[in-house]
Amino acid sequence: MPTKGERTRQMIVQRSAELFNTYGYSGTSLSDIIEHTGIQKGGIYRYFNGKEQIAAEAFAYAIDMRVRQIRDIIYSDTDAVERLTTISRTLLDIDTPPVITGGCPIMNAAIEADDGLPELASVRAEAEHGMTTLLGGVRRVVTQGIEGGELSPNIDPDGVASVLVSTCEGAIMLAKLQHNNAHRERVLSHLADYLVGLRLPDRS
Amino acid sequence: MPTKGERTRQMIVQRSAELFNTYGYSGTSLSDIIEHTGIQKGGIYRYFNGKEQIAAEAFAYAIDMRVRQIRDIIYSDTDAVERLTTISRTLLDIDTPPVITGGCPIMNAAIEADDGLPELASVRAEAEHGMTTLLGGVRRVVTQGIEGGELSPNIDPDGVASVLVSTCEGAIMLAKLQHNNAHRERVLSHLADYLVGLRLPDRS
Amino acid sequence: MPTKGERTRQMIVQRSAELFNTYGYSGTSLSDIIEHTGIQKGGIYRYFNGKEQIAAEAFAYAIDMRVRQIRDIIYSDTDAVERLTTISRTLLDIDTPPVITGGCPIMNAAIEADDGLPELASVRAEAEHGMTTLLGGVRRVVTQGIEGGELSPNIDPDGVASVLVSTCEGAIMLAKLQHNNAHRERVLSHLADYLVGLRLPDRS
Amino acid sequence: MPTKGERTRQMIVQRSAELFNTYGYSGTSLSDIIEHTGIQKGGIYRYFNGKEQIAAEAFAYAIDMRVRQIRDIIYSDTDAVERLTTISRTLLDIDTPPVITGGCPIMNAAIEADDGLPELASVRAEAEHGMTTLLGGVRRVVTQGIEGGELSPNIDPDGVASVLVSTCEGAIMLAKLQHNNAHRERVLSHLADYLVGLRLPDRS
DNA sequence: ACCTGCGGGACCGCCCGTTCGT
DNA sequence: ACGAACGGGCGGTCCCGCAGGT
Repeated sequence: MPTKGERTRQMIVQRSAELFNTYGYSGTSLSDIIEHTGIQKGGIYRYFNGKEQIAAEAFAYAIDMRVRQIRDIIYSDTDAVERLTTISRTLLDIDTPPVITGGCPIMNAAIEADDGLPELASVRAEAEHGMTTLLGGVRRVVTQGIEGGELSPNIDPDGVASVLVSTCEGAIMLAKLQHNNAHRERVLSHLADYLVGLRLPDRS
Repeated sequence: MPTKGERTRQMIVQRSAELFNTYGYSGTSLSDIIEHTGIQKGGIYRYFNGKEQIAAEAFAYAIDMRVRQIRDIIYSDTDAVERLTTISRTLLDIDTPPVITGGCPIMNAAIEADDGLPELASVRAEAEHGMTTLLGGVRRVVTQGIEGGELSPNIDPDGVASVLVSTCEGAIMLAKLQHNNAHRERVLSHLADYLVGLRLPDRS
Repeated sequence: MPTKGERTRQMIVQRSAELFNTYGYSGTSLSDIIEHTGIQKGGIYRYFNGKEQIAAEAFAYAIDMRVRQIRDIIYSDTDAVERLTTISRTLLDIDTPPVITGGCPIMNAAIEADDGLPELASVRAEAEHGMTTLLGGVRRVVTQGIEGGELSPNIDPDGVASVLVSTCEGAIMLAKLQHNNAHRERVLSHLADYLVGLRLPDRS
Repeated sequence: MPTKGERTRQMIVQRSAELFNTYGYSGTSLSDIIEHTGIQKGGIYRYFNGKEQIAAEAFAYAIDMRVRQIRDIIYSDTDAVERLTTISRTLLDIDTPPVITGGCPIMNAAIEADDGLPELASVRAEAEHGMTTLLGGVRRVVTQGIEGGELSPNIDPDGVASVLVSTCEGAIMLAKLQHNNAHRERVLSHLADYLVGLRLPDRS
């Protein structure tokens, strides 16, 4: 069992992950963290050297959750189209509650770290890695599908990855902005059609 | 001809629009604005009541540029598929240089204003209106296409709008984050195929 | 006439010089400076980038005052022994009110900067230069005295400088610590005897 | 033999004495003490009520070492001039390594406590007492010398004490600041001459 | 029973957004 | 259009007490 301090530390990471994922780095103040964790500044400082480190770990934590989620699907035991569809559903948070409030943590972290703030350099690396994992995962599933004779060999795996990820991430934001989940559904329906269309015509 | 003060004011709006669109509201300080405009604090406060108002006008200005761009296409004199494709190309900033650095101003403004910061309420309204215009424009083109017999009547205009906008906005971010414009091209190619597929099979 | 801001800035330097000279760098807080200047934090920040810069200028100012005082004596038009005696009287602040409260600014600055605090590096340089000027000034007067036939050629100018400065600086502290100016008088009397003893015996 | 806790406590005092003597009270943090002693916060608080008490005992310890050193000389069995010279040599740390790094603890404690910080009241008392002992010791040796017929009866013991102590303390600082021990030697040479000059001319 | 480890609270220096006189 | 000054809030760090694990 983890020590009490370890639990407190973890709690701080989780709670601030939501804050950072929702309001961004400069939009989240230490006071906000104090309020949402119930831990005072001195207590927080015990575990972290500063806001920067909290943000780094919080973003890393959120990204990691997302990456695990996707990875589980990629290595699951179904055909390629189903796996790609499930990835889309998951990215869109359609079946299950979101892993974290505030939208896709990979995209958010990347946006946040893209402003050139030097204190978010490690976050940027983390986000880049997460995004690479995401894109690479899609690509890998497509490649396996082609090799397994399920998908048409003319398909460009990079293209599928770009389309799938772009569309889902775009829809997440659109849905969030307009407070309208219909965007998710419509986009998922489109993607499902698109993915099915990648199948080799059955010769049987 | 605008007075000198009018021109100064306009210059402040334009310059800060780039800053806000790139670094966000809380990521942009008055000092940054001073630096990028060459106008001192007192001068800025001559024209604006505060950072909030500058941001409001700057975002409005950027959104307006984007909206005009799209509107011009919507009312242009070509068939629906071509207009939709051109909208996609434009959203993706593929042919022309971006209207403003830092990505799509409508999406950025919306993201920025979505955090619940009360001082960005007007920005939020502006962004929502811009996004509605964008989605509505796509929908209108689709509807016209259906009515004109160009597009299949089974098409859901809302669906096309969601897909087109989501995909483009998602790709913009992906491209920006990975510093890789290939995402734009791949997504455009996908959208072009998709849009062509909306056509009624030609009976002739 | 200096601008209003220039005067304010100078006032801040002078007032904080007293504080720093009395309480030291870490013993002086911005609140103290605010209190003693009547200028608020924002107003101070207008002129200085932080406590460090205030301290640098304040110490430099205080050192400079001391150095000027001594330099005036060195270049005055009297014999060597009188000049050396006057330097002693001045260092000891016997005739005139001290140029600044809190003791000799050169010694204080040097002590302060000697702890290895990196933010006081420039202060250290300034203090070193001031001390060098002081010692060098004494040496120069002695050398002139020897060359002019007033002082015995056997005298080591470096020795006189070390003795005069050490004794005065030590006495200042002793007097301050024990709140007893008798130390100054006794030491001055000793130094006066010592300096007279440096004269070449008159052959006439 | 002291108990283990007693030894730990003593070790803390000694180690922090060096820190306080070098960096001063506000320049020494509990973290520094923890680092230099290897004892954790809880361990330190077992023996001391806080930084204030540590400082008090540390300064007292350092002062006491100095005072003992001087007292041993005062009560030694030689003539007055030799004892006074030895006091000077000792104050200047010329023959032996310093009792503690960072300069004369009596002077340092006095300087430190002179800023009016209320938490250093006891340190101030200790320093004042140490300085009084030092001055009184010199005075006593002089008085004994006069009474014993070694020194001229015209001599003012207070004057000698002021001169000797001021000069030595001043030289310590000068040497430390300029990283130049020549000041010590020159000043010692001067003092030796001065002290010899206090002798009654030998009638024999 | 100890004392480490957890957490509290205060304050510091910094910087920002703002107002006002000129 | 500028320069001067304000005041609040941020992030950071310190010194310290108290409760809970060994």
